Amino acid sequence: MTDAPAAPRKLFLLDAFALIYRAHFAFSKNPRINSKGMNTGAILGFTNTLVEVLQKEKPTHIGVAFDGPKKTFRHEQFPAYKAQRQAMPEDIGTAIPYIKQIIEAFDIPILILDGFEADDVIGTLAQRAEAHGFEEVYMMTPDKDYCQLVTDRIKIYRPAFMGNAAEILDLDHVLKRFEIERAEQVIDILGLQGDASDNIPGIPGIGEKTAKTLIQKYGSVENLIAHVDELKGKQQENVRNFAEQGLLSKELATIHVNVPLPFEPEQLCCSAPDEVRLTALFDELEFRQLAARVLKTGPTRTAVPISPAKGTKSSIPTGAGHQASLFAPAPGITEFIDDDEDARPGPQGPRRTLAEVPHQYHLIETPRLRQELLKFLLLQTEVSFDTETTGLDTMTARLVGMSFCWLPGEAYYVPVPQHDAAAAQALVDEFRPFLEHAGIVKVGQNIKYDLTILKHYGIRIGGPLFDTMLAHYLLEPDMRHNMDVLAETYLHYTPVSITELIGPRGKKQKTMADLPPADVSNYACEDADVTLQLKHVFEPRLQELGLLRLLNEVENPLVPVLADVEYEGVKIDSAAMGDYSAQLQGYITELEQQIYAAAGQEFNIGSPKQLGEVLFDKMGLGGGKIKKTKTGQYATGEEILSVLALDNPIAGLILEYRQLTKLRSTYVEALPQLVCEADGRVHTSFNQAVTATGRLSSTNPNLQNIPIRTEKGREIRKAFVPRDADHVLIAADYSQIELRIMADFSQDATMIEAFRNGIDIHSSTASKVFKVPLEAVDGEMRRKAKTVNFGIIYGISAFGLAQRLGIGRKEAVDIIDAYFQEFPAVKTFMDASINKARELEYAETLLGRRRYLRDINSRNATLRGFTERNAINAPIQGTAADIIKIAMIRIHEWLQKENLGTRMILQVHDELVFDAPRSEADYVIPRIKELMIGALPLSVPMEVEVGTGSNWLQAH
DNA sequence: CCCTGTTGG
DNA sequence: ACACGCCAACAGGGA
Repeated sequence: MTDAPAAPRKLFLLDAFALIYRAHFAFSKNPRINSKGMNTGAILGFTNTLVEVLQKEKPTHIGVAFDGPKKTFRHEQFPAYKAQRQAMPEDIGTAIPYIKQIIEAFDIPILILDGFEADDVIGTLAQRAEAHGFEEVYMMTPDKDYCQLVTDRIKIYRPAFMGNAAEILDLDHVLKRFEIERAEQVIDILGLQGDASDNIPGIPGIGEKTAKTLIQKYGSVENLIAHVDELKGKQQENVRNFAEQGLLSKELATIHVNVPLPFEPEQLCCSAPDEVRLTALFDELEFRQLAARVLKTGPTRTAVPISPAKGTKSSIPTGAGHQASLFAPAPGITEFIDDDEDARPGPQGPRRTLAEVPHQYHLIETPRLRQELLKFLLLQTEVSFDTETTGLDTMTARLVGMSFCWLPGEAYYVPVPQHDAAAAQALVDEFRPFLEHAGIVKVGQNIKYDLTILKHYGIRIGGPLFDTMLAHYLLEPDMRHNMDVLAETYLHYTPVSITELIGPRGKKQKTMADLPPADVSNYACEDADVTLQLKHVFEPRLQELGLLRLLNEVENPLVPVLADVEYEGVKIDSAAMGDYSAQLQGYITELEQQIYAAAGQEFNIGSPKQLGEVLFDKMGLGGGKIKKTKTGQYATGEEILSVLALDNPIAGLILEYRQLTKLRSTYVEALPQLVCEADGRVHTSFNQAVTATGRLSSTNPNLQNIPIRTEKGREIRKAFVPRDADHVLIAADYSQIELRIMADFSQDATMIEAFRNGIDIHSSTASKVFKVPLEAVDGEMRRKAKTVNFGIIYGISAFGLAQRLGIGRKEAVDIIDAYFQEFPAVKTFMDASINKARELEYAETLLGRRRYLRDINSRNATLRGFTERNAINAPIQGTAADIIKIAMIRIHEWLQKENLGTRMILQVHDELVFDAPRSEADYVIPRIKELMIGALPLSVPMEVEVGTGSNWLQAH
């Protein structure tokens, strides 16, 4: 008998830091924090990748490479190498020791060598393994530099990531991707095009495309330089001037495969993990699911029974479609159900999908079944519902169907007739008793959308609302609140993706109306089901954190208010916009000519790149001290140009040009295009769940940044007009709301007194800081005091104040010192805010709205400073947001109750705009003012300024 | 798709 | 030596 051929040897070499960074940032939107407050995302992500490769690929040999501790030869050659790369995030720093311990517990060798980076180590070992006859060598990394090492047997293994499957890059891939003949030429490509993330400069003007063509033609950087004469124009100049830099870049991109490291295959052999040690580590880190998967000795899991909701007897209307037995649990599911309620669930671990979870989703298509369903709906106290439509634009979308759910795992979908508006309306009307029922809580995800859709069918949703998107916004204000992600995170459940149903976004995208109702049913029912289950997860958490009242008394009641405001829209005088556009165009063309004349050449003024070159290279402006942006371009921002304007008129012309083109493109040209055909008005969307502080934001268009500060900008407000000649616009502004909140929070006696006596706050501050009588305060002093007052709210520094005021640093220090001497309680309050945030790791508004400040105790001074300023600003800005939200709810409620014709049409952070019948204005104004002032009484009086006019500018 | 620059509070 | 006041949306350039 001959020897059996030896089993193929399969080596995996992992690039530790690259994988760790990637894992860390994958979790950055949804950090995993364990009960000790440790961010374990990087560790979990890395370990998952490791486990996956061990289980799926079953390597015979494996090693994990780390960068060596000392600077590498690359830093010596080129000091800027990786210089602009940010310091390692703290969470990664703390993660590294754990990751090393886990690797050790798996009995995998850690490869590390002083003065060399992981890629050199991996490159060296990969080539030696190939030389030793290894059949397969995989370099595990997301980094494209490694492409230069790929051969028949050495490949790149990119681990699965954010839904993308793992990917193996072989020689074919590499040659095609870079359009080269030999893998080594990757370094020539990189040498020419550079690599921003590693600060490898490359040659200016050569990007990916150009690099490929040049290397195809010349084969290498050296040969290109030798034939530089054959190139043309600017390119020739660049290659000639930056030849050195190109060669150096190539050198930097080269992975060195002669690292003094012995290749000892037996050291790299895969062996069994140390289960005791792993158990201890996973236990400490609270990786329960991972432990169960890896160690197979975790506690036995039991299925969570689907609990019947309170107050419901039968759960399935008779005859409502499928038999329960059709939906028996999938075999083996029990072991996947997580019993881990306390730890925040992360987006890892086994996922359950529609096919795996017991559910009963019913398609309700006959009049009899609809009546039966309605009967049940009317028996509930709380129902989650969802609408399916033909698109996302509420003004044009048509209803396709509605789904309802009041028991987890059980939902009903009612298709709406298409192509027959009357029949569709009739069907919606069937459900009116439920939809408008004032006693049934309506649960939804982004329920404003459903409200608006149904409003087009004449339905005014009744009863308290519960929006799971807003619930999550209060729990995690700086995250995203996408339902699919929430389901994965909190329910360990993967909903059917909409893309699967209607295809990717694009020209040929289907809509829900193009699908058979049975297909839509599954999707729609699942959404209602998931939404209800999310509510059940979020509600107790909100209760614990003291956020339930804020949700139920502010955010949820604001939803129908915003739906009405958006639905109402704003009238825009498009003709006036058109005239103004032509006028602006005239100014702009004139400016262009003047700028070209001053520069002595034509160029694209709108390109910061070209502009910088013209101003600084060609014209030699700036006198030596020229600032650059972080990407190495010339900085040409407002502050820079206004300084230059003192010496050269071109800078002023450019600023004016910028202002006018901004006005034209962003407002004058864009707004008329967004006028809705059906009613001739512009309908913005107010997003209630994006800002970290609790403010609203406005998109499509953003009506919260319509110009007002400059004369030419203000003009645009004249085009915002009442609905007709019998109406007027009313604008009501809170005056200095944030400073009043500061006075209340700090209880500073001087500040409170000024507000109580109705003294102009900026003059009052000026009088105190500059130690002159109130009457002696001049415009300049008031201006400075105003800047100081705003600076205080934002947690200003002497540097910042000096910059803003254009004064010396010393003077700024003096002003700030004087300020704190005169307003000592403000200083105390600011310190206390920071201390409280250090303790709690969050800041909160008067109503308990939180902003998490997890970096407040960071050792990174810059990051900490940033977070400290947030600790001061977030409660103030957030409380102002709370206050105006309450006012909006009360005013809306009052306008409805009194059946008035006045409509709220805009909110701009501290301002509300109304469109009112002329005859009503005198009646509503005092009440609007009263409701705004009284929304949330503070220890200082609130002031509201109200104006009216036949356009928005006049109303101010 | 990211960057720079502008608009608002 | 470095960075340096908060919260947003949108347009255009350049790859």
